[in-house]
Amino acid sequence: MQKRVGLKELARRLKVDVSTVSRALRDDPRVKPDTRKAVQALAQRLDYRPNAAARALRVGQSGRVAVLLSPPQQRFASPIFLELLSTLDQDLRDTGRTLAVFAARTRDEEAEIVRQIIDEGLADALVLGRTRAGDPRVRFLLERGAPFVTMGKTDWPDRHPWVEIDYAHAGRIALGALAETAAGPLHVLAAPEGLNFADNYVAGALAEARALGLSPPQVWRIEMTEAAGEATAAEILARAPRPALACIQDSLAFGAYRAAAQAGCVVGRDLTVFGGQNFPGSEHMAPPLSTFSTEDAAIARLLSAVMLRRLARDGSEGPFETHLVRPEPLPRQSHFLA
Amino acid sequence: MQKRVGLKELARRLKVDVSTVSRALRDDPRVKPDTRKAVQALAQRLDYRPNAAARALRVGQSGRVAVLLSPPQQRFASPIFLELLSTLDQDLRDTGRTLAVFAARTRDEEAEIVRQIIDEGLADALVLGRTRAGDPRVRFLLERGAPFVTMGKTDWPDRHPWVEIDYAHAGRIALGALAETAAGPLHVLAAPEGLNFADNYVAGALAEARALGLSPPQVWRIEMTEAAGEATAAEILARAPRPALACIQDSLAFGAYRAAAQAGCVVGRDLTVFGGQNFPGSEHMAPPLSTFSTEDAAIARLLSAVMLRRLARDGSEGPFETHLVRPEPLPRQSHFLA
DNA sequence: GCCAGAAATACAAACGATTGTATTGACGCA
DNA sequence: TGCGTCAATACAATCGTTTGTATTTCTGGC
Repeated sequence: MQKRVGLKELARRLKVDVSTVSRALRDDPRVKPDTRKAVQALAQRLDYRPNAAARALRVGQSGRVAVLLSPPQQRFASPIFLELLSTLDQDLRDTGRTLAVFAARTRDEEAEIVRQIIDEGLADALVLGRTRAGDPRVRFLLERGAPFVTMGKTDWPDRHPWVEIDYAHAGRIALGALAETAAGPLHVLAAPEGLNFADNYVAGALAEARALGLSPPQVWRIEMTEAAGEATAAEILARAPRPALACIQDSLAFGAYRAAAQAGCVVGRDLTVFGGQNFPGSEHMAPPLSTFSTEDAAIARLLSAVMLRRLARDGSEGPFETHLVRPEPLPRQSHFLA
Repeated sequence: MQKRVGLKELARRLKVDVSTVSRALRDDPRVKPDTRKAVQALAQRLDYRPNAAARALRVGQSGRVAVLLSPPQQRFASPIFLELLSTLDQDLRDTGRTLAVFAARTRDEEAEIVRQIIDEGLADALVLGRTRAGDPRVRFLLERGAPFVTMGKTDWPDRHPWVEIDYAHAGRIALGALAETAAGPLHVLAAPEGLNFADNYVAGALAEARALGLSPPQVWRIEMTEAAGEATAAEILARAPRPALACIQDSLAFGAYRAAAQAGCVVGRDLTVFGGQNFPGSEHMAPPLSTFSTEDAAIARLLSAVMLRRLARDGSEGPFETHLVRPEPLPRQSHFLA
């Protein structure tokens, strides 16, 4: 385990000052081309690697971008996260940055973690998911002036870049599709109140019901887990025959399928289901789950690009980049009574 | 955006030296209890946060643990990763550490990234997945003496902690189960050669075939993506009727289901399939996919715990912690001809 | 009241890079 | 020859902690 070679070592060997070495490596025009070549050659030969901590301390930037994983993070957490992490890290590495990941246990803990990230210098910028009304994380970041990108609009939509998936649209479509053949009560299964995307979904569904002249569907605000979906669906099935379930995410729909199986019911006959986010496997289910395509890879690339552009912005003014992405309905067979 | 408060600021206000402040905050017995109280109180009041970069530079440790995401990372990447990231970050934060994530584009790039992580001080320790024969990442880390934990055994099984899932066992079980009712040729769909877990799976399947007195199944070494699984299954279906497919991971089985649908075939009648890793949704498929339960949450907790214990080890000798986890078969309906 | 020894604190040097400024030397020109 | 200029490099401070050592301030025993 030989000692790591640093600028000092290079300087010593070349009989120049560390400052010259440092500048040579960063292609500063002030160093003579010959010297620059020599320095770079030696650095290459000795496999010199700059110390990240030292650099971070000096320049006051960690060179890291953090992604905050919102609870619940389980095997059912949106597949998009992994895609996002992977795309983001690859893009970041191209600009000499690295990726940090933080996973809050509860929603309340998230704000505290964000504060810690910024104040301890654990990262320079953040990607936030699942925005909420009056999001304390966003409020804090704006206050501190730290760069960040959100998945989902916030209460300050023109003060930071964001990428929003149009859940209101999904809610409208799903409810409309279910209503067409529904023979029983309509239900909306969405994430807890206050989460923007869920509020939008519910609003879209309610609006569509109103537009169709239907009595408003019952809305269930539950955790986005298969277990919660199962419990809720079980309760719904016990109440009235032939319910129709608009589920904000496939995880909930998976739960509904399981509840149906437990109750001896068949999706497409005894109940109808519309999902969301097109989880792996949903197309092979019995019956194939109607859902929405969210193009995980494309959204990951978009978010990553938005973050990079945000980071590249020198203090310039101008408006921030925003994107509203419309999920594509993927009607399969679970949403209508056969 | 007021200036961050540092040790200096605390020291100035309390009229003591920064060294005293530093020691007080770390509960060093050398500082008088009164002073300690005062310092901690003020730190609390001013919401002092230590600068991570400065600390890292001084102590020569980044305080970060890296997870290396192996390609391909897509929406089908094992659900375990997200679970692992989440569990690991939560555990790490309890010990004042943070999590970094690196995603290689190709398998070859992984070794280079590992080198960068260690030599630039981007992390102190690593979690590696998908070990290979003669794994260059492991070789490098051993050389540098950096702590790491692998998912999967390596060629140096007693020089670092590891957690291995017994894929040989899965291969045996899957092949045996398929063989019972198979009416056509047996196939094994596994990840590329050299990947330890895949080699083990294939070995297990071949051994089982031999034990049953069967002619050896055809082995396909392909990327672990739904697309690759689909292409391979399509080719198999075109060759001979009623094949039986042992798929190392559900992603491949998903592909097989899709290929079957394309070819107008029905799983359980025209072909049989056994998967692995119990991806979300697999239980609701038509027919429900026979697979193996990998208990993602439990494995994530185990890996995380092993990493923490590895980090807690002062230079002490003694053997490293190793775990062989046996995946539980989850026979459902896709593996036998009805 | 003095002194040894301990307790508490202060001083100062790191860690490894970046960066503002000073210094050196070479050259051209009057 | 002398001087201003510019290129090239060296010097030195700095980022915010941690930590080894020196110094000061107590304390108790005589």
